[in-house]
Amino acid sequence: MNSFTEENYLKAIYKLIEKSGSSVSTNAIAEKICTKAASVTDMLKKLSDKKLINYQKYQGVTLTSKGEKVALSVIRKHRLWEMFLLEKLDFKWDEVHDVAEQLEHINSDKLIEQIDKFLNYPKFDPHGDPIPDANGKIQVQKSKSIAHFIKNDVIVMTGVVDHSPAFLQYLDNTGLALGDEIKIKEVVFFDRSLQIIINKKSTIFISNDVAKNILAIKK
Amino acid sequence: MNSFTEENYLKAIYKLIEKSGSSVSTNAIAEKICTKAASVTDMLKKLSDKKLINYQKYQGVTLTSKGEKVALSVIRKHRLWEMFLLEKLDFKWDEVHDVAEQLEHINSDKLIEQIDKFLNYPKFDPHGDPIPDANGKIQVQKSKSIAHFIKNDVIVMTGVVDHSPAFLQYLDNTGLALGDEIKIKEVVFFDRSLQIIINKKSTIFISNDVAKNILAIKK
DNA sequence: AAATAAATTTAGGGTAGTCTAAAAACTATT
DNA sequence: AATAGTTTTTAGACTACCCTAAATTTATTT
Ligand SMILES: [Mn+2]
Ligand SMILES: [Mn+2]
Ligand SMILES: [Mn+2]
Ligand SMILES: [Mn+2]
Repeated sequence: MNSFTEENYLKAIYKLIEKSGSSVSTNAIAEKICTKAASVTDMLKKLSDKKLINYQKYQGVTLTSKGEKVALSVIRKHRLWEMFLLEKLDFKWDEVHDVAEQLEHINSDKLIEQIDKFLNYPKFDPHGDPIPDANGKIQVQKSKSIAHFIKNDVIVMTGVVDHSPAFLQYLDNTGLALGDEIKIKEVVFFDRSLQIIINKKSTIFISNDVAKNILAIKK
Repeated sequence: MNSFTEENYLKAIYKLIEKSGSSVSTNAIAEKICTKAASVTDMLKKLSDKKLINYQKYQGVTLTSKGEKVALSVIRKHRLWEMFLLEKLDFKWDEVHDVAEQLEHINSDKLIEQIDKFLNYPKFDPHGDPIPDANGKIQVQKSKSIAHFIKNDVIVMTGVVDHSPAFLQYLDNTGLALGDEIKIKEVVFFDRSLQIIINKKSTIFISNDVAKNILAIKK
């Protein structure tokens, strides 16, 4: 089995590769995990010995298929637990992440399959991120940040880029939630801020900074 | 906060004190935790520094009220998680313990209070053990092993002494479960084995060894 | 092609927790 | 009271993970 720490490294590497589309650097991992480069190098050697990553000194890191499997399993557990907390225990979407960071390391196949069943096999987590299935398969969604849409587009909110409680609470206050219909009423030219209509009811203004962190698809 | 390991030591000490009614020895802890006496001594020093136990070299150990609070919180979490697994995720009573050993260390007040609420504030776990409330209060049950009852007593099964999957599965096979009514039909003189009637239906024989591990109260 | 800057690794060390073997302290027996 | 046996503690070492500081390698400028 892999330790807690090893799982966190693999998950971090997976997410960095996912975002950048290429191999990841020691420093990038250090920053993501909030640790020092020297510690990362130590761990990379260990993960490489265990054949979980492809690593050659100074050359950056990718996951082996074995390592990717572990990473996807941790991500699956994280997102299923987030969903469980939200749906069954009345957590808010800004409260689920920290607890899921702990729960994702619980090791029991039966447990996670039963949670999945209990939730009726959800495909997406409370933040709109896809939940890998038991085989690690992910259902991709071709959503874009709403900063990329144009006037009069009618779209559906499908996710967030920034997962911080502060941002999620801000969205709560504006009344924006996953699944909402958004109509782009106006794009302000000089700062790209938006005037949007939520669910054909309330009209609000959001900055381009906020818009970039909201994901949606054409309706 | 306390580490996993510290929590496990405190829980072990609590249970040993509960069973023996007195202070516990280094060796007893080592056996309970499946570790060596030298390791226990190290940890006792640390727990003593943190004012979680009362410890003087060679004199045995008791819990401070601070240490007892931690132990009871871990036990509360363990038993609530066992109940959750049984009630909501279709685990059997012989499957819940190992997973609860991991889940008991998850640190989130909101999580455990919501689990408690979700289960409708159960007072006992799947093995009949009492679940401490949020303040550490335990509801005591004055049950005795059924080896202590006599011919024609009508009793209700309330718990088990042996928690091993092997014993629990044996009980499943005999058809015995918590809450069952048991009538002592016969006590065999030479080996103290019992003939009992379960729920006024099936009659079975159990050895004294088994009887000693089943707890019940007079109906 | 050097020289400089940035990224990465190595060296050496720290804490938490574990172990074995040996010393010290209690306990029981004569 | 001395001896033998048991329990507990100490000494010293190991693994996992982390750190700082120094050395090394790679990347960028000149
Ligand atoms: Mn999360
Ligand atoms: Mn999420
Ligand atoms: Mn248990
Ligand atoms: Mn139990």
